[in-house]
Amino acid sequence: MAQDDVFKKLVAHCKEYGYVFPSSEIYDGLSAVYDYGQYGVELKNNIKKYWWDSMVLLNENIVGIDSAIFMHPTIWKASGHVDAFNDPLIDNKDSKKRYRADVLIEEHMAKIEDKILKEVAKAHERFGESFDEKKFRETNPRVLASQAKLDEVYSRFSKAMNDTDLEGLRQIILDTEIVCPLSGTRNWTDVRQFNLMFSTEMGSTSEGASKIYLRPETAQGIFVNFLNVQKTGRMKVPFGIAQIGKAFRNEIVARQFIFRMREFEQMEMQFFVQPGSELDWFRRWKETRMKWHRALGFGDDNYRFHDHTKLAHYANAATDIEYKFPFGFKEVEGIHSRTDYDLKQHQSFSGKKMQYFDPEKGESYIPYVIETSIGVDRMFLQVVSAALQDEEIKKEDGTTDTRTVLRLPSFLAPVKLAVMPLVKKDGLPDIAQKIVSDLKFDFNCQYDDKDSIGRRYRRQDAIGTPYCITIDHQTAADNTVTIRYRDSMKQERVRTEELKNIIFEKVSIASLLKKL
RNA sequence: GCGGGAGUAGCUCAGUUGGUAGAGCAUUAGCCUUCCAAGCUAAGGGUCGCGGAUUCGAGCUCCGUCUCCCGCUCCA
Repeated sequence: MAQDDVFKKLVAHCKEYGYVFPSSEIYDGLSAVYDYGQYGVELKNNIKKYWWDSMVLLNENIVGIDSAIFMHPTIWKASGHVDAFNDPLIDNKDSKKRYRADVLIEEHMAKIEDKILKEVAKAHERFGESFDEKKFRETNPRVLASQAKLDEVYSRFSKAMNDTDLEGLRQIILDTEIVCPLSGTRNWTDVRQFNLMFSTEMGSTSEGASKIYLRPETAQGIFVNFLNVQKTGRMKVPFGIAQIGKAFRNEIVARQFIFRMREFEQMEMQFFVQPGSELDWFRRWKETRMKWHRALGFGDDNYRFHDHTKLAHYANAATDIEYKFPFGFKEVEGIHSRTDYDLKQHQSFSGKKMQYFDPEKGESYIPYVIETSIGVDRMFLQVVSAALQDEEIKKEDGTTDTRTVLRLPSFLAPVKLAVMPLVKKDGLPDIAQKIVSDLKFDFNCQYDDKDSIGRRYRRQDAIGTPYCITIDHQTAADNTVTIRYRDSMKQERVRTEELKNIIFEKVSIASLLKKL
């Protein structure tokens, strides 16, 4: 099957079986927003629990928090999001290429600057030792003209940027005759501002409401609580703070189903370490996180690291864990060595000391940070695309049949077991109902007596239920039932009273966590 | 945002040169009882993405619009 078809089938399966629905579907949907359905929410919660427990339960030096989505607006100035997420963009209509308007103008100014410098260098060569650069710059007509032009563009540019005057920026591009490097034309669209942060207003508008942002990442909620957690939790470096929560980005292009959404959920852990030890911790977290992914058993070769060669301004090392999606290897998790950038920024913007007194070293410092950041929705998509399979089955009469089966790890499966009477008579439904009412406090159970037993098994396969309990006539006689396994389709007969322990052993998160 | 493709029942689709909407599967109820989907009977479900135009009449023609999919950029 072509990759596109595999992906389409995955999206259709998610919708058809109650995993993921387009948001606001009866109103034609909302672009790049999705809702999780009755099974999707269970799977998502289980993924979150797997992550949370592997962080907070297994590591005594990692604790969790849940910070608010609304935060003080200055936080986003300190983090750099206000500047970085506010790019004025312009398109060239001929090449269809998009540029940052400010970058185009800055590049143009650099060119003029370059021209002046060349002129100066040429003169320098000609006059030799006696060359007076200041005088030359003040008298040479070509340099003067270029300098005047540069000064004018610069003053217009900084004014336009300060006033966020988009039309002004466009006018500069037109007046200075900047052309598209690709098409060489000056056929530009309007300059548009793409603010990647959603904003809203807090307080009643009549009394002067202040503009606040929906957080574009959860990390800052951790950084601004660094002191609170360190002090009240008596945390000693190295230690980590974990958080799961929603984040919002007004993406220009949001696509590929739930891979890139405007509202998404992150699982982030910021690990605070001694300066100088960060690259060592970076390597350790790389390994730890990879192990976490591979423990799900979807095939080690389907994961790889993608080390960044171009680093963000705050990072001194960064890598992605990529998974082989139907549409290629794509990032699921990012691991970044963020230095002390964030805490330092908050220290300077808030005026509060973001330092840690290290009793072992006997000195104070701003800790360095290793961040592990994973998108819940991406992880969800990764799990479903790994688990969803069309399986060829040879039937007894020699023909083949396809079985659609969602091979979710038992712990992640939304429904743990389905209990079904073989036939709808002879009191078998009553026995089955009794078993459900005994087990429903411990596991997500389903009862089903509609249609033939084979069809019921297939229904459970499609939603990923790992175990089916079947009640047959022998049950009434000797109080045993069969467990049918989703992956092998094999059956095993067990005593009814042992069911709870047997299932518990199989679906417990401990069996997953013990692999780490 | 720009270019290309698509939108008819929960799903997969059919619907002739414009004449008032169909199939299979699924769902629900009943019958039958059979350990790996597709036995029988019946029922429910669609203002054909939305809005407008042309026409006596539009699922079909035209315009607009929304959404989804594929490319171009960024990221979790």
